[in-house]
Amino acid sequence: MKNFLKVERAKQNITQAELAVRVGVSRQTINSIEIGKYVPSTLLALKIASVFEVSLDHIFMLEESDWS
Amino acid sequence: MKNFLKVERAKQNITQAELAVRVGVSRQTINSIEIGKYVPSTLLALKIASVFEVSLDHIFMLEESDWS
DNA sequence: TCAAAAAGACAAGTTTGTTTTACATTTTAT
DNA sequence: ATAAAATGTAAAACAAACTTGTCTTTTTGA
Repeated sequence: MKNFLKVERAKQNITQAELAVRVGVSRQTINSIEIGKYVPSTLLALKIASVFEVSLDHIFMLEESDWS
Repeated sequence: MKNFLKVERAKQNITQAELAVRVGVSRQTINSIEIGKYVPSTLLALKIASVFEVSLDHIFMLEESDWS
C-alpha cells in the first residue's frame, strides 16, 4: 500500500507532531506510517483524511502487490 | 466507527465466506468486522471497498465518539 | 418440515499496529 | 555557523487485528 501522507502534509504545511496531536496518536506512529513501516487502522486513516479534508482514497492507495 | 458491510453484501448478494475469500481473510474476520467487534486495517478495508467497487468512505464511516 | 447453507459467537494463540523512550540526523531560521 | 525544530530510527512492551477451530442459531430452499 502506498500513501501520500508526506505530500499532503507538505501541501498543508503541517508537521508530523501536529498531525499526531490532531488525530490523537504519537508522532512516531505518524512517522512510521509515512515511511511505510506499517499500515494504519481504518479508524486512524479516516481521521487523517478528515484532518486533511480529503477522502481516504486520496491518501492511501492499494498496489498490485497487495493482492498477492 | 460505523460500517455498512452487511448492507453492501446484501445489495450485491455476497456471503461472508465469499467476501472473505475474495479479500484473503478468514470468514470470522469478516463476521467480526460486521458485528463491530473490531476495526479492520486500512489495507483490508480498501480491499473490501475494491471488491464492492465503491469508495472506502461509502462503507466505513467515522462517528463523533471516535474523536473522544 | 427438514436439511443444508449462512451467520453469530467464543476462546486461545499469532501477528501486526501503536506507544513510549531515547537518541541521531536533517532542515530551518537567525 | 549555530541553535532550535523537525524528522528518522530502533527496541521493548502493550493493545488490537486476525487466524483457527469448534459449536450454536438463523435463514433459505426443496
